Amino acid sequence: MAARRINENLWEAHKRQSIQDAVVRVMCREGVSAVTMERVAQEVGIAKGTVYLYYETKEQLLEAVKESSLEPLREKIEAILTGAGTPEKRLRTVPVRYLSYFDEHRDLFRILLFDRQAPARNARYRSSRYRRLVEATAAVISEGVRDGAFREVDANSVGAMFLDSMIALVNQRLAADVPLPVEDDAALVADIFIRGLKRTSR
Amino acid sequence: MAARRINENLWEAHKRQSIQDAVVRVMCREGVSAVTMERVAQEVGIAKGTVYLYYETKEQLLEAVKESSLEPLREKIEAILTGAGTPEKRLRTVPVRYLSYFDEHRDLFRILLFDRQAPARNARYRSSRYRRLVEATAAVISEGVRDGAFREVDANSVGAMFLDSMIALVNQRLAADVPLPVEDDAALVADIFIRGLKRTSR
Amino acid sequence: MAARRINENLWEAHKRQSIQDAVVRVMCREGVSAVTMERVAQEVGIAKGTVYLYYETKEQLLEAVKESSLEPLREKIEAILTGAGTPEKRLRTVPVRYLSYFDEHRDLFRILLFDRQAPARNARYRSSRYRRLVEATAAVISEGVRDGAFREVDANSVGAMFLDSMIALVNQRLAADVPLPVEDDAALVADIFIRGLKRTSR
Amino acid sequence: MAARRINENLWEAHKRQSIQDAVVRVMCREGVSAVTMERVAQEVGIAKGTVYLYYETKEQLLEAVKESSLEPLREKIEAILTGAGTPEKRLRTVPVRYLSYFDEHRDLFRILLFDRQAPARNARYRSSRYRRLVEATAAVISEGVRDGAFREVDANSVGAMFLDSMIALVNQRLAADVPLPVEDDAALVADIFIRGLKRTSR
DNA sequence: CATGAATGAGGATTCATTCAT
DNA sequence: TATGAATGAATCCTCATTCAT
Repeated sequence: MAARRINENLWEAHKRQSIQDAVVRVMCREGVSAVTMERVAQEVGIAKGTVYLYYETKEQLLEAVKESSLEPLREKIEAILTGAGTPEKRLRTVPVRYLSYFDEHRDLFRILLFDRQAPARNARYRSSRYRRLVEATAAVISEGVRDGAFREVDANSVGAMFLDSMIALVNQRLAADVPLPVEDDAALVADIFIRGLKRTSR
Repeated sequence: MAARRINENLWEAHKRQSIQDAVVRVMCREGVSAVTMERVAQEVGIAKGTVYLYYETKEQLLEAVKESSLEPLREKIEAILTGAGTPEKRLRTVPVRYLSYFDEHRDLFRILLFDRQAPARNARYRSSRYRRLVEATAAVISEGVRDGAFREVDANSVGAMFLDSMIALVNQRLAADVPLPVEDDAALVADIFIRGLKRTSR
Repeated sequence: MAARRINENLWEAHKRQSIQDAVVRVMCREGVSAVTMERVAQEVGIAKGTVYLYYETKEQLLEAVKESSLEPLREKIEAILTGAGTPEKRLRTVPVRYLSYFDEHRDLFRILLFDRQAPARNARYRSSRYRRLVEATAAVISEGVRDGAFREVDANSVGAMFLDSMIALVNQRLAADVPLPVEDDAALVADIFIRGLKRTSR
Repeated sequence: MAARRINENLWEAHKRQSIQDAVVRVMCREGVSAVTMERVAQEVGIAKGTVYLYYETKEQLLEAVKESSLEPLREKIEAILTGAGTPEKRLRTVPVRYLSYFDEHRDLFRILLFDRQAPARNARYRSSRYRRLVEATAAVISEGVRDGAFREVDANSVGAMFLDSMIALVNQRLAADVPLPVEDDAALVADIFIRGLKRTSR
């Protein structure tokens, strides 16, 4: 009967969730490279083979974990963006929710973004190279602030945003078959940030 | 004689370069997970053991590849940032150089940023999730443009920059022991982008 | 049910035994250096990885082999030593059991004691050096026998025992942080053997 | 001319000695498994290939080291054994020289006999198994001493000698094509030690 | 549904030995 | 003689995946 089918689905969903939770726990506690199918099964308290009843391959499992770690955030942000209010209002709301979400899942994301062993997703953010670049950018911004050209801001944060905005454009360009002229994209980043930094004209 | 020593160093540098080039070629052609010491050696046309004469471990080799792929860019950008000109001028120059560099090394970075298997640095740029978010953000921006609140911009690009700027802040926050209040950072992103987008006041 | 558990343990013990047996067979037939995990697995007729289900490392496997080759002997000897009878009686029983055990496991011990490649435990027993020393000692003993100072014995055997007793003391001394004066230990060996060889005084 | 030839031989002998010394130094300082041809060459301050001008294989080099570590002792002992004096006198002199030699080369022999990593030549002497057996034997001897059956001796040392004497016989037996009856050899050990231990009859 | 023993492809690393210079 | 770069066979160990029970 239908109830049976529904219960089964619930049960199955519950199992899948348990497995995903185990992945996250192991990742946080022991690092990404400790996430083997064996270890995950052990953490759930089931047999290795059983995991394969719910996920065909390790890759799919990992994909599902990533998916469900970020899906709620995506939904929330999308809801805000497509919701009511002026565009400005909405763009102001998004970052609050966005940053809060990461703060709330600090443990997991520390691993996902800063993983200790595997050539980390974002070893970049740690590397002195990246850091020095942020600092150099921050120095320029601070200089602008002292000059009176820019308003008071946390120069380091803006420096980081500036660099990552360029990464975003790089990715857009790589994804595009025929990217715009470099100058156009370059002008875009520069304009946004410089206008964003300019002292409010009186 | 001194010349001898210099030649040897050149020769050795050349060998190291050959190996690094092989890594890049294999990466681009066959993906990150195809990069085994065996495969690299084969690609250079030397024996597996020989690679170990130039790099003690695989990790060190990979590190060297990353290093020499990004170091020139880093140096250039740092030079611009610490060079002459007003802060605004310098901030305008950076993106040009930055984006050009990635355009020039398109092949390698397509892999480094989009790689499919290694918990890809930026599988996210491909995922429909990310893309939908960019589009939703772009929609808001377009709306603002139609409203007359924002100036004309490539909404997609700005949307991507907006999202990546938040990632930048997330990383800053994760690296910090005690991050600022979420509201402060959130306000920062919002302010930069909204000011950056506002129509030039008359 | 309990029976199940017991059977499983028996089964597992049996597998472990098969692997150990394979090690011994390979050792005897092909020498110590032929004992690789691959070769052992092949000998049992299982996959390389399977061996690792029963022994975590090669070292542990080898340790287990040594252990179970010598443990029964050790137990037996210890039982005799701590058993009933006058000390003299017990000391007379030990060698019988001891030598019989080695005779019964001749194949394995030939390898363990005489192996050629691994810095053989006792390559020395083969070497002409050792042999010449035994013979020289034996000659002295024979001389004593002819003199009438010593009783009739197998001079070669006693010579070997004499030399190995000194090795025993060397090892005791090396293990000790502050060994006794050399003279004391030297006198001990000499006394035991000379009294042991002396004609029964009337 | 002849002088030339002699000098060359001296030179060659000197080189060979340097290499052997290097082996011993590395062994003592870094353990047996650190003794690679590369490391040895480095220690002498020559190139890896050069070592092969003096020793065809690593095995031969190691053999030579063992040889020359023990040869002087062998010569000395053989000289004593084949020298003047009553057999008793000579048998009393041997152990003094024997034990002194090992004391003088303590460093090297600690490694050779107790090596830290390779399933040590004589891990046996360390193992609790061997130790417990020595202790059990010692206990029996002590008991005999308390009984008044045996004279005062260092029971531990005699216990170790007793066990190693049996090893000596085991080796004799393994080397022999047709060993004597076990009982005969067993009786031999027992007799020597029991007579050796007996209180001097009054 | 669940199990977990078995598999075996793969991969990193070592090191004795060779040989062109 | 001396060098030391190059070799590549050899070895240990991991782990995703399968499948008989």
